Amino acid sequence: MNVSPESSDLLPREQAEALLAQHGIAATEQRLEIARLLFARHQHLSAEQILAQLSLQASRVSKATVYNTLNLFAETGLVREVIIDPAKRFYDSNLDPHHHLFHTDTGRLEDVPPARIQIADLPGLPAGTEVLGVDVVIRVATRKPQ
Amino acid sequence: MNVSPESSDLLPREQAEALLAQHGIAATEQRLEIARLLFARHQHLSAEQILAQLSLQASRVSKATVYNTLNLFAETGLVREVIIDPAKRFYDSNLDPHHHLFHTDTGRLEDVPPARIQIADLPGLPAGTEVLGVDVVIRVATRKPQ
DNA sequence: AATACGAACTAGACTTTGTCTAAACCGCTG
DNA sequence: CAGCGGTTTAGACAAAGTCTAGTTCGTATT
Repeated sequence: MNVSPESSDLLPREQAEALLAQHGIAATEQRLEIARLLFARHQHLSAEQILAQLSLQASRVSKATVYNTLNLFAETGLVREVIIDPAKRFYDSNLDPHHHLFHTDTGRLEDVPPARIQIADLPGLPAGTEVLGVDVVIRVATRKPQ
Repeated sequence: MNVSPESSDLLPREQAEALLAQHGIAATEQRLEIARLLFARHQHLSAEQILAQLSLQASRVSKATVYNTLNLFAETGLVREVIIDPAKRFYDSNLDPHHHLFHTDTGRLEDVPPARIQIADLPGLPAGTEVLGVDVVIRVATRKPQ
């Protein structure tokens, strides 16, 4: 009944290569595998989740490489690092501007279209600083049954 | 030249007691010390910083109690937990609505008056969920010296 | 072909933050 | 003064992420 959910829906290899190239990242087998997994669709994955997914596939990529690669991707802007869950970092493959809705009780993270939220104008920033990003997080909980 | 910066400027004990009472928290020696320190002014402290400050003073409060107390304060809304630095949680003694400016290179965290930022209207939330909070974080870095 | 070199990968030790557990303590009430 | 709930404590533990030293890999050079 169940088709293995991963084997079928990885991002095609050539597209992953293109993504890395666009961001000036040298393509390696491990980086491509991580990119193919992460960019298969819009999603938020933690390092541990990626590590787990990879070992479900044949691919074994070391823990250190997963962390190194995610840091590299984040630095070059290929993925967006999302700091929401105090226990772990998420990596967001959706590069379009958007915000986040976080379910504190399930740990689930959803995208929110940016249209609904207006950042009027940012305060005059301290001179010599540049904005890396503006993150809006809406934290919700399931209302207590009564 | 330097007066010990902590001993002098703790929140008066009676005010700390009032704060706890307002939030339905039983007053204990340890909780009062943490509250007096945290609410001495508007600031953002991590658990480790609080632990360090306390041991500078005579007071020794155990690590477990500091964590327990901060979690208790956060649950009852006495302090605001700020998730910004992926490595540690900050506790914000400023209860007025406001946002945050985070200097990624120094780890420094600043308040931003809320007036400048408009949250237009939140998207229709999933039924049965309640909003715990909306956090806006502006991440900045010192511009590279060229 | 053989060598050299830099970049990337790996296993595993390590660090840090935060949680958990079991015992001790403290103030009350019966 | 015994019992009881709530609080504190030390220290063990767990989980995420970093670091180090050694290996591997691809490419360029001779």
